[in-house]
Parts: sequence; structure tokens; C-alpha cells
Amino acid sequence: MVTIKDISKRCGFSTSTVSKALNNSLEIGQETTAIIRKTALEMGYLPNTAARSLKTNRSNNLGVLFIDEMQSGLSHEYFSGVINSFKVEAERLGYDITFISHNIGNMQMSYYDHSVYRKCDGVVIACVDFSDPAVVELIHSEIPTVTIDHIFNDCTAILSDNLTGAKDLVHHIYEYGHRKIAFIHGENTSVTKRRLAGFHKACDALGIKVPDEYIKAARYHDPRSSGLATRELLNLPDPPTCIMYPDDFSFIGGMNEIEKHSLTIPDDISVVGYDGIYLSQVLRPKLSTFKQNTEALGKEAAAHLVESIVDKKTYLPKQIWIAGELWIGDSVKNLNFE
Amino acid sequence: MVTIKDISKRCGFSTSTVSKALNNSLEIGQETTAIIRKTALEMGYLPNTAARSLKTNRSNNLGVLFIDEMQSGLSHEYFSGVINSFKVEAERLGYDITFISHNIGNMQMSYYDHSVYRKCDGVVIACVDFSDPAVVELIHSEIPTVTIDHIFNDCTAILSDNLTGAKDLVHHIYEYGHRKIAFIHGENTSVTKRRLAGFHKACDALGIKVPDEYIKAARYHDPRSSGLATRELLNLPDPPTCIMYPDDFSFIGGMNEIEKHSLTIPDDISVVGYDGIYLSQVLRPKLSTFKQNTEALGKEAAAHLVESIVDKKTYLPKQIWIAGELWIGDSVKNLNFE
DNA sequence: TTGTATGCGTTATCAT
DNA sequence: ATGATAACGCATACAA
Repeated sequence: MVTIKDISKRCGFSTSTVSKALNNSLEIGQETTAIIRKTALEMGYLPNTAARSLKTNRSNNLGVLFIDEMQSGLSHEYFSGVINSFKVEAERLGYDITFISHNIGNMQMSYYDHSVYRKCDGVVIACVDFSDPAVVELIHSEIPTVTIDHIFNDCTAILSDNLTGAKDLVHHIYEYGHRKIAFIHGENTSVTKRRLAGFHKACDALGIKVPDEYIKAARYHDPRSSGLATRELLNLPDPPTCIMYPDDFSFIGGMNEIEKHSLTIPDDISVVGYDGIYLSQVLRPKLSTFKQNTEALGKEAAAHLVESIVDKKTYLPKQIWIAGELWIGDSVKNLNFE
Repeated sequence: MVTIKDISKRCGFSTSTVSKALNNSLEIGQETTAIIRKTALEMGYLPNTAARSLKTNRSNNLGVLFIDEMQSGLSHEYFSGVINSFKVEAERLGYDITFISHNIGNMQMSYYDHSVYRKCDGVVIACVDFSDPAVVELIHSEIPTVTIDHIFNDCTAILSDNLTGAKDLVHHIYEYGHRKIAFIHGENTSVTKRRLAGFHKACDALGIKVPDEYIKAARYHDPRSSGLATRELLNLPDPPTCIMYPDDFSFIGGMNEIEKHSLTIPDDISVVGYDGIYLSQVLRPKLSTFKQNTEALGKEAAAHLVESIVDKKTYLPKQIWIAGELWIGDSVKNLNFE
């Protein structure tokens, strides 16, 4: 391990001069800086992050906290898309990422503790249940945080535009002639609230009456609960002609249930998903869905988190809305040509 | 931040005693240890990883290096499955994970440099192209490494049993009456070599002759190239009755091509995938495939990597083979009842 | 503009 | 069994 001391010896400047030069300090003469940087490069110098971190209390490390209730981990395509994009942007900005979780070894610790333990300069939080006290503790701590899809006071939020998403879907379905639209929603989170609001707003605007029994609760990313909800909807005396699902993945549960009823999509029943995961585009019929821009979500999250770290004194929390895109597939029957 | 010093003051023992007690050193009396650990807990002490790492040259941090040529990142379900399982086991053993990559900020560094920079105690490597010199450099360095699906001398390898996988698929296809089996394979890696070997061995054993034009090269996780290969196969004067794909994901390219030819799976053409990703099970017809045990792969990788770190002196590199499982779907037509 | 000295929090060596 | 002290590599306050 070549250290600042080694460089210092090699080129005859003191360690502090070397240190300053390597940090592009303006105190040091240009020529000196050049020499020092050159020898550092030649010697293959790498800063010792531990020493630097000990001294500066910064780690160039960003924490990533994500938990979904289904424990899908990285196989949750929406989250993994966001995280991957977050990682790319974080690395571009000079940060590594560390996953934050409860238990490390036999140490039980809170998310906050883990973040402190790893000296994360900031943490991005994406999860379904933002009411978890451990999550709240972290958000209200002195550690800069950015949330995905949830608004906290004094914390920047990167938000997928769920209101518009739900609206756009309803409008699309309406344009195809449907008037009996059911909505299976996920856990009662702010995401769900906004989607429900978008759904009802659009229905109101279009003059569609939605019977209470057309609104069913299920869970995100859980085909089973969406399957059950689907069954209830199909068994209704006056069933809907189109079902909106919590997400593309959950729709699979509905799909199986629809198959069991010997119904065909979209001829007997229309459906739409949400997310625009890869799967949605290779199913037959292709699923109509609302594509969330995971790439932009992750990138913005990293950019704002880093900004809030660097400009800690002046940074003001923001809410960044990320637009999505309606993807029209073949899962909604066009009733206009009947 | 509560430090050892704070604990030392509070309970009247020296910092070194406290340090030893917290590390369960046998030098310290049981009673003393108990007192110290209790106050540490009360005060909410968390070790400072930077200081510890600076002193011990260990970080309790494992590097994860994964690169696929298609840049799919975490959306590559096979890798993300392995990594997620790796992460879970690593955390259980007291390690955090850090992603290793080339550029961090404006620093260009090799994978090895990055691993050193982050003081990784060990690195797990999963990628398509193990011939990359930067990967080889890391593997041959003093940093303990474990590879996934590739064997290097003096480096533990966790290997999915691709030979058996290909064999099992061929046998299944054969049992369903097929004799004209084509194989679209991925890049020329050791994984591909083993699958090809398994394919040919099985065909030989079953007395199947495989014309050269039934073997097509494509790329893993790349629907486009598999689509092209599929087209070539379908346009053959004597086309195969069953096509084996590099992986489930790539199969989608073949599926589209088959659709374009107005052929139906499995009535006109049978297919099998590889991997057993979620997608394969919700396609209609359900894809017959070989499920790789990503969970076991990740877990074993973490366990062996940690073992090689802890028992650095005595550890001997191993090769761990992980069995998979044939998943029979509906994508291979049973010709026996024709 | 450059150099000297100090301390971040921890562990390890050595002495008691 | 416990304590004093040094050192890990770096950044910085201060001196020159």
C-alpha cells in the first residue's frame, strides 16, 4: 500500500503538501501540484478510505435502504431498476453504495445505526411501508436522506407520478369504450392513495360511477392476493369489463384466476397493469400498463442526495416528480367496434 | 458518537480494557467484560468502522463484481438472484457488500484498485467474460476471491451444473419424441462449453445426429441475437422440431420470430429455455426450462468467501457444484401421441 | 507557498 | 487481569 508518506519521500515534499496537492488545494503551487500528482499516479497511489473517513467523517458511501413487504429483494424489478440507476449515477459522482439492513452478524441494529456504523454520507430509502418507526427514525436523523415515492417533511422526495399514471390508464380504458372499471390496489400507502385519487378523479371527470365493490384491496407484488381479488370481481353479479391491477407482477395472479374461469383476455375481460416491467411486454396478449421511469427515479435520487450532502448548509428539500408513460398493449378490448 | 473512550470514562476501565472486552478477549475478567458490554449497550455504542479498518486492515466488507455484456445490471434476473442471496448470507455473517466497478467519480481504476480502495476483505465475481484482464488481475491478486460459474486455478468456484442442465433438457425433449433438436448457445464461455458438452453427450448417448447447422451462436440475455438464430433455423430446408435457447430471457427473441412466421408453440415448434426466471413460468405456454439454483449459488459463494477470509492460512480453493432442476412446462410438444 | 504537529477511534504491544 | 502508549494514514490548524 503506497501512502502519502511514500509520495512525500519520493518527491521531497512534506506529507501535508502532498495531501493538499492531491486534494487540489489552491494553497499549493501549480508546478508542485503537477509533480506530486504525477508521482502519485506513477506509484499507483490510492487514498486510504478508512483513514480519510476517520479524519473527515465522510465516507463517500451512500446507503441504500429498500424493503418490500414481500421480501422480494432485488428481484423486485421496479426497485432493482431504481437502485441500478441510482448506483450508476452515484458511482459517476464518486460514491459507492452500501445496502442498509437490520441485522449484521449477531449485531442487531436499527437502520439508523447501520447507516452510522457504515458512515454513510446519505441514504436513499425506497420501500412500501414508510410508517415503520425504524425508517422514520432514519429519516428524522441528521443523516441526509432522500425518499422514493413518499413525502416526508424536510426530506427530498423523488416521486413517480402515480396520479397521472392512474388517470391515464382510466382514460385509455374509457376511450376503448369501457364503463365498468374495477381497481385492485396495493397496501394503503401514499402511492396507493395517489393512484386511487387519480382513478376516482378520472372516473368522476368522465362520468363513470364506480360501485364500492369494484375497489378491492390486495398487496403490491403479490400475485396471490390479486388473484383472490380477481375472483371476487369475476363472481360479482355485475362484474367489471376491465380490471386495473396494483402492478404488472401482481397481474399474473389475476391472469391465472381468469384462466381458471375459462375467460380470455381481452375478449372476455380486459386488464391493465402498472410499472411496465419487462414481463408486461412479452406476455400475450401484451399488457397495457403505465411505465414508471425507474431510470430517472434512481438517477435523480442519487443526484439530489449528493447535492444535499455537498451543500448541506444551503440545501432545501424538494419534491421531484418523475413522469411515466402509458404503454398501450393488447390487453384492453376496444369495445367501440362491437 | 459514543466512543470507547466514553465507555472507558463511564465505567472506570482503561480504553484498552474496554476494547478487549468488547472484542470478547479472554484476557479480561468475566465480570469486567459483563460490565463493559452492558454500559456499551446502554450508551448505544457502535464501533467506528473507519478507525477499526485503519488499524486492522479489515473492513467487514465484501466486494461484488458482476458485469454482463448486455449491461443489464441488476435487471439480469440470474445475477440479481445470486447477488441477493449472497447479500443475505454475507449480512448474516457480519459483512456488508459493496459493488465494485471501474470508474468512481473521475478516478479511473481497475477492479483490483477499487477493491483495495474500499478495503474489501474479499470479492465475489460473476460475469460473462472472465477473460477480461481486469478480472484476471483481481483474481490473481492477494485479495480472496470466489468466482461464480467459472473455474480459475487457486480460486474457489461456485458452479451451476450446466452439464447436467443441458443433458436433462435433451433427455426431456427426447422422451417427448423429438429427434431434430437445435441448440442456440451464448458467448463462447466455459458455461457455454459445458452446456454444449452436455448437449452433445446426451445426443450421442441417445443416438441423435446433430447437423452442424442446428448449432447456432447467439449471446446470453440478448433476445435480438436469439431471434436472428431462430430465423435461420426456421428457414432451414429441414428445420428442427425443438429449439433450445441460451436462456429464458433470450427466448423472447425467438418467440417473436416464431410469431412472425405464424407458427405456434408448441404445436408447430417446441422450445426450451434455461434459468427458470419468473417470466418463464407465466408465459403461455409455460416454458420448459432448467432452473438454476441462484439461492444456493449466492449463499455458498458468501459462505466460502468468508471462510477463505477467516481461515486465510489454511483455506484451500474448492469447486462447489450446485445442482439445478428440470422444470417441465408446456413448450415442448409430446410427439408420442401423434 | 510549504512544513510541522496533532488527533480522528481503534487495536496491539508491552509493561504492570 | 488491567493499563499506558504507540501506530494505522490522512487532513488540517497553525507556524514559518
